[in-house]
Amino acid sequence: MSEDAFLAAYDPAAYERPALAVDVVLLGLREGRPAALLLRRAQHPFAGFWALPGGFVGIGETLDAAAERVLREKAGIAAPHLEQLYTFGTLGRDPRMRIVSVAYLALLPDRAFAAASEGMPELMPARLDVPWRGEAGGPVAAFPLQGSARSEPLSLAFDHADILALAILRLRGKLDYSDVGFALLPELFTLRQLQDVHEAILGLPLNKPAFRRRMLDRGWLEPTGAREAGSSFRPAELYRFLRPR
Amino acid sequence: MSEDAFLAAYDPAAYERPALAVDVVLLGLREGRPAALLLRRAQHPFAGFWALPGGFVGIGETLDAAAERVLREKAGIAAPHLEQLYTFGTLGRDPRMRIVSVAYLALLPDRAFAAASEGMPELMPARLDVPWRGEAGGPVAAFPLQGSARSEPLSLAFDHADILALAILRLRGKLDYSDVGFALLPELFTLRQLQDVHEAILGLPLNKPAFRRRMLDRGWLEPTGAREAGSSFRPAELYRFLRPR
DNA sequence: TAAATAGTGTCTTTAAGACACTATCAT
DNA sequence: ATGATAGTGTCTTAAAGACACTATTTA
Repeated sequence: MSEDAFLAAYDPAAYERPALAVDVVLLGLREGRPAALLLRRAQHPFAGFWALPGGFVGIGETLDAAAERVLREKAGIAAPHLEQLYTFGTLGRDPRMRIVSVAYLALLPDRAFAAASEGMPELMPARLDVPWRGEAGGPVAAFPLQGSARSEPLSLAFDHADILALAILRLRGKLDYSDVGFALLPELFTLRQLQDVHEAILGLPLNKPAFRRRMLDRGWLEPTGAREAGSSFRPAELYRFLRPR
Repeated sequence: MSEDAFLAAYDPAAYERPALAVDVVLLGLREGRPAALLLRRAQHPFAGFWALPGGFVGIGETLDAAAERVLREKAGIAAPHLEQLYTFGTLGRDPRMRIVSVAYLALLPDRAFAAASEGMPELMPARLDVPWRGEAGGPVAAFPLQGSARSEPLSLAFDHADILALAILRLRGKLDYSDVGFALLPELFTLRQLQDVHEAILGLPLNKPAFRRRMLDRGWLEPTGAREAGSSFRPAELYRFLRPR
């Protein structure tokens, strides 16, 4: 670090600094597909476009805390899983000024997704259309969840389509060696529900016996002995996720 | 985004902002192990400690450009592979002021590593000691490369030990589905050199026939017909990395 | 008992690990 | 020829995919 950079660092007025923000992808599953909660922008820029909830990072606030605050203030919930995705810092991403944004991914099980959606009516639940297989990458489109099947895709503000794509990419990448899948399930769940989560995120069907073998052999699942209620056929056993140690 | 946050965003003086920096891990391989180039800090804080090369992000500079500039100014090179790792934003990481730092990973093949090391004598080549297997994670220690075998570990400034650990973690994670391994090799290389790179990063020996099968079946390698020179035994064929499309 | 899904047995397929073997070059 | 590493053939092992089968519950 050179001497004048040093001094500039001590004098906040010496050089202009980029503003620092966080944007949070609120991700859940709806109808067997990934879904996210978006906010409609009222003002310029991108008025009428849809954006991820976000906010500036306070001077006395960690990045994680800023993401948690956004989650609390904009969605009224605390996500069980919140992780940093990537930091976006291209020059034109916000036409007003230089804003560097740290993207976060929050995973919401059905209950939390519904609670945020109902408690904050300005949050629009949107189905994500992922037109690529595996971890190929590429754009992700968002469609209104309620509405006719032939709706127009939602126009996304800023570089938020890229951020959504990165969220899917990250999730797919770590799904089968980490515990992220369980963050999208309630405390008790059946193996079929777990497989549904994996299939929804990966966007492809999985082999049932192989999936059950893998999951059970991992040793992260504790059978509860209880069974699911409300089915009109043979009820499945409920499992609990046992955090690996 | 609330109205007053909006206004504050337009008025840089309204709220204090964190300073934004980049720190770059200059990673290469030495003696079959990961190695990094570090700078000795002259001033407080962490005077005498070893730190990653870094610098503040200019107001008109992207994050990637800032990392490239650090690489150019502090190491005198342009890395063939430069990727963002993670953004560190805890409150106490720099005792002087609030600095949020975007960590980058630069991969240097032998020639670039040596060129930086020789061209910039203040850069200390340090062997990284990774005491965990796979992607378990945990601290990483740095030792002087030249020096007695029983040296003390280098004291690392700030949270730079965490950044080094993350670099290894990321590299291990994407080594066998991405092309990062080739960034540590010259344009022409033998399969043995490629295996050496993988073994050095993973920290474990690999099965030779299986490794060759995997690499050749991937279709990323183009045999050149040429053979390595200078060996006192059977020379191996030289391959070229063909970017997958 | 019919319907529907839970859950399993087992065969096939694929890929990795083990290990020895042949090939080829410099000296 | 010797030494040393390149490069391969093949057997074993591990795990996933395919697919049909049995089990269990509600209605």
